[in-house]
Amino acid sequence: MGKGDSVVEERVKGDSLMVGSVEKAFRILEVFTQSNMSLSLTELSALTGMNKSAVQRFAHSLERMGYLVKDPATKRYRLSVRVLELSAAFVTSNDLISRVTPYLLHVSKETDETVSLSMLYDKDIIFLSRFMNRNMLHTDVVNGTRMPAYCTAPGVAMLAALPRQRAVAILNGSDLRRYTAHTTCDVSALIGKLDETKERGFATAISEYFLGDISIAAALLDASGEPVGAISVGVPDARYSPEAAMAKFAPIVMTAARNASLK
Amino acid sequence: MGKGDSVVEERVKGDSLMVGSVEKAFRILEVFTQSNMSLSLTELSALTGMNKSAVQRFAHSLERMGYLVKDPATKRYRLSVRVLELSAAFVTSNDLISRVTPYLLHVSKETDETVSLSMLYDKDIIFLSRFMNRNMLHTDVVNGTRMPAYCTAPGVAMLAALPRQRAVAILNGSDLRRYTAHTTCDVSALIGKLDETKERGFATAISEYFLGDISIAAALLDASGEPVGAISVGVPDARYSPEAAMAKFAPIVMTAARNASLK
DNA sequence: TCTGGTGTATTGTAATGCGATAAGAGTTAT
DNA sequence: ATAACTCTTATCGCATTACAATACACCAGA
Repeated sequence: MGKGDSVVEERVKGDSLMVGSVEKAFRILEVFTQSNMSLSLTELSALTGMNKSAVQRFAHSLERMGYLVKDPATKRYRLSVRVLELSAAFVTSNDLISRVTPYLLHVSKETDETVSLSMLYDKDIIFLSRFMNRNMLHTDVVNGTRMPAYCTAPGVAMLAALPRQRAVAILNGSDLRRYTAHTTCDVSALIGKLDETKERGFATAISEYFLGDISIAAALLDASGEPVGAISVGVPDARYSPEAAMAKFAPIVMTAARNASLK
Repeated sequence: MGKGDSVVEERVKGDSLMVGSVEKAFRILEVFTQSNMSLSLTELSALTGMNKSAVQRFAHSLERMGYLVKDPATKRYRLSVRVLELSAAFVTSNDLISRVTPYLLHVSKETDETVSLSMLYDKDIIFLSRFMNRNMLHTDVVNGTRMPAYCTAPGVAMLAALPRQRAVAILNGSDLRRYTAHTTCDVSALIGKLDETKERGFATAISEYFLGDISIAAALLDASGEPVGAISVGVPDARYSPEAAMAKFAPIVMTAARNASLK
């Protein structure tokens, strides 16, 4: 590599094994989002902070590898279907998914609502599997969608099952943004939620991230009691009061989570 | 980079813009499959053909980027959930998926069988979206699963909608393996299938890839008549004869595909 | 305890990726 | 029409970065 990019330098500093080009390649891929569906070289340069030449080389390389496609007419890049291949490899090799899917299906049929499996990743949750039933709200929440742990039911369920110290560390490290008027953004209030969750065995998020969305979740534990995921049910508040939703779905979610847990 | 790896050299030769490290990084990611769920450094080295040092650096870099995780006990690497983030970005930014999903749901409800949306990628199809209904067979076929176009119903449906010359080029470039006793592996026979498909408006694959699997598909066309995807319905032959399945599902699939097409 | 195998760390070397620059293509404004 | 502008594509000498060999550390089994 040449002189290196300042952002890369900072991230790579002190890690002699880190290959800067890997970071650059993924920095390019990661700026493709729902709002940045297709990007030109100059846009990529602006979004990644990389110079024109680097963007040119890495976008070209990613295209040759099949992970980006370039519209010959507009010269704009997009993500290619091929990125799904990686996710398929993950999904088919993940034993949590294969073990929990039958329980998800059961909950899905029993509730006739949207049922999800999610995991903790850093300070966020990532959805692994979703079964949409009724009028599917939030079609932009799909497998792989990432949301902050602190303001989602599965996130709180998993945090509550974590040793308190680690949970608090995650909360303190989180960017506690107020997504709606109902978002709990205060660390001590959040710790209170963890206590409540631990006590009753399930977590809720009432319009904390999406307005009108009631979500109820319970953590999945591995043999050592560590939370490895969460099962959740989501309903619109138009059809259920928070209390009614809890009364109806919490027992189902908790039972499924207990059965699908290894402890 | 240093002297470079022989395999990379060959692939990169004559492409001054190709960054070898990008190829190496993805070569590592791509060897993680269902049968290679977790891999050690030496296994990675063997599978990728890269030397120990390179594997060490790239696996480390990918771990730092969050796309691999390393078990601290076994020192083995796995794909991380984070690969799903890329697929989520693709899915939410793909307008084919958002446009066709309502039709898929409709077909799913009408048939109560497994319904899929797929796209052509190189000589293969890749599944974009699946709605499993009944007793879901082949749980290892998920979003992102790749299969040869020539022996799958969606593949044949799309090939048939392509200008003949391009379809034949794809067939000739394909590795026409005999997956089951019913796989059509002969180019002229496959061209016959394309004719038949074009005439009747839908494609079938009867136990051509998976034994016992009957699949019926119709192509989705964009405004210029180019196939951009396919809708398919799959049923086990235990419940349907090929004729009964065609009679029942072909009209539904064709209607949905026509309505979801832009031409 | 030794031995074979694997993961980790280090280092001198030069090949590779760098980024400035210029040429080409396409678009809008004048 | 033509000019000015923007963006993409192509080129190239330089030195930073990634290379690969090697040495060390660690573990398991003999």
